[in-house]
Amino acid sequence: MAAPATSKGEATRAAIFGAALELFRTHGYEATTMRAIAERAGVSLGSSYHYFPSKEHLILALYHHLHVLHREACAPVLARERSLAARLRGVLRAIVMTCEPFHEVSGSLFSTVADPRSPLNPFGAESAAMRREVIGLYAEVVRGSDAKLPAEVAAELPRLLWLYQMGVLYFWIMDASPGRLQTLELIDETADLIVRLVGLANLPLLRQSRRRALALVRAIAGNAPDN
Amino acid sequence: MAAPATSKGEATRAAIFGAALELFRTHGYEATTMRAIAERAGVSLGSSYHYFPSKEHLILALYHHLHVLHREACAPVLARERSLAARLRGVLRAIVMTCEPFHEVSGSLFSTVADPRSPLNPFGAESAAMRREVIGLYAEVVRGSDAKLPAEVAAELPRLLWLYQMGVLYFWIMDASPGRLQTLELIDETADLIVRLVGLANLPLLRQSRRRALALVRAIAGNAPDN
DNA sequence: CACCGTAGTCGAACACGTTCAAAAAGCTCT
DNA sequence: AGAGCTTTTTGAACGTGTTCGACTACGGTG
Repeated sequence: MAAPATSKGEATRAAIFGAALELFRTHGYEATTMRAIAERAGVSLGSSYHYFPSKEHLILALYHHLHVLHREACAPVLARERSLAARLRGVLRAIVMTCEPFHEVSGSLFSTVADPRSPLNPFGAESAAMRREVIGLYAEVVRGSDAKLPAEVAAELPRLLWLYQMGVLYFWIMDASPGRLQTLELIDETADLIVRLVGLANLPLLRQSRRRALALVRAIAGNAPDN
Repeated sequence: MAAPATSKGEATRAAIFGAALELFRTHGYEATTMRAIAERAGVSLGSSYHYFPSKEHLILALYHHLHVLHREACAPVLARERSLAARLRGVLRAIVMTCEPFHEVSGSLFSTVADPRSPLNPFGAESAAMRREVIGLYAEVVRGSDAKLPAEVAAELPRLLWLYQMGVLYFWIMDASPGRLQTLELIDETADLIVRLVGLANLPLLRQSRRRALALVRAIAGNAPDN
């Protein structure tokens, strides 16, 4: 895609990305034209396409940018909290707050990323590295908690939490409530609910469901583009 | 939106939709241009926009089309089966099979529709009528079953099943397995799991979770664009 | 120093979705 | 039949994302 070879190219790329970031935030994604980005970055229209093959690839850059911010925002929570519910809630709140400045843009981001044919698709082969990293974050959420989980649950839970996070993020994207309060409420309630259900999955009555659910997750994950 | 007042207008509208249907199926959504649709329908480019305000609105028409087919495919299942699990499984299998001819296109369709800014967004105001109808289908799934459900569960379950259906459909879109077998397995397993969980939600241990979950669903649904 | 290849830059052009004002056709009265 | 209205149809624009071939700048090599 875009791999600047010189320091000058690096600077140009950064200028374009910075201009896009600013314009996306202030005017939204669709209202921002590639011409406006190029003009603000002080380069020609064609140059932008030398570094970013498409307007969507600017979103990918934003995606990576946000992931770094998110990890930083999560660190203190994971260092402080020990209960699974608190860790989960903290991580989800962190991601929602990290993304908040780009809430308006996020719709376009999502619809771009959700396309199965897009290389940016979270389930696709090309984003395997990214996916592993995010799932790894939830593995850390589980591992660092004081929750006593059966091994087979602990093994699959991170992947399921990653799925859960995507659901929450889609809700957040659609959330028009002031201060995104609805999303925060959703996070609090569902994080609690999940932890409670996971805890109860040890009951004899739920054992069989748990076994079958885990088998399903394993079967599907096994067919995924990678582990 | 598009409301032909004369029979001639009706015919023109049908011609445009038919052309779009055929081209979408054979060439995909993005590769199909409005000019190609107009040409195949034997009308001018401008005329297409008289009946469909945008290219996306052709997708909306496709949705209506598929929904009618889906309801027809569901009817025998709903007339025959009485158990909740069998009804749910049958309805989901029907929708997957109804949509099968458009599987290759469905990716771009989905990513278009998933955008919160799109008027076609399933959660948006413009698709409220459609949404109510689909939820109504799941209300029928619940109502016609022999499952004994508490009133408050029966009230919210259709909406949750509608959400569940969208999840299944997204899985189906991503499903590259031969004959879409993975999706069928997912349907069988999850439908069973859901029915089992709903049944167990009466246990004293799960009562409180059930109450809180239902309260959350009600709170969120209450803030939706319509009922 | 002269040469050359590569990274970077440019702007004109293309195809697309969409808009619009005006023409054409159809309908309903008198 | 004609007048006045609505519905339908048209084709030429416009702005957008994207492509492309040509140009420039620079760093290493003989």
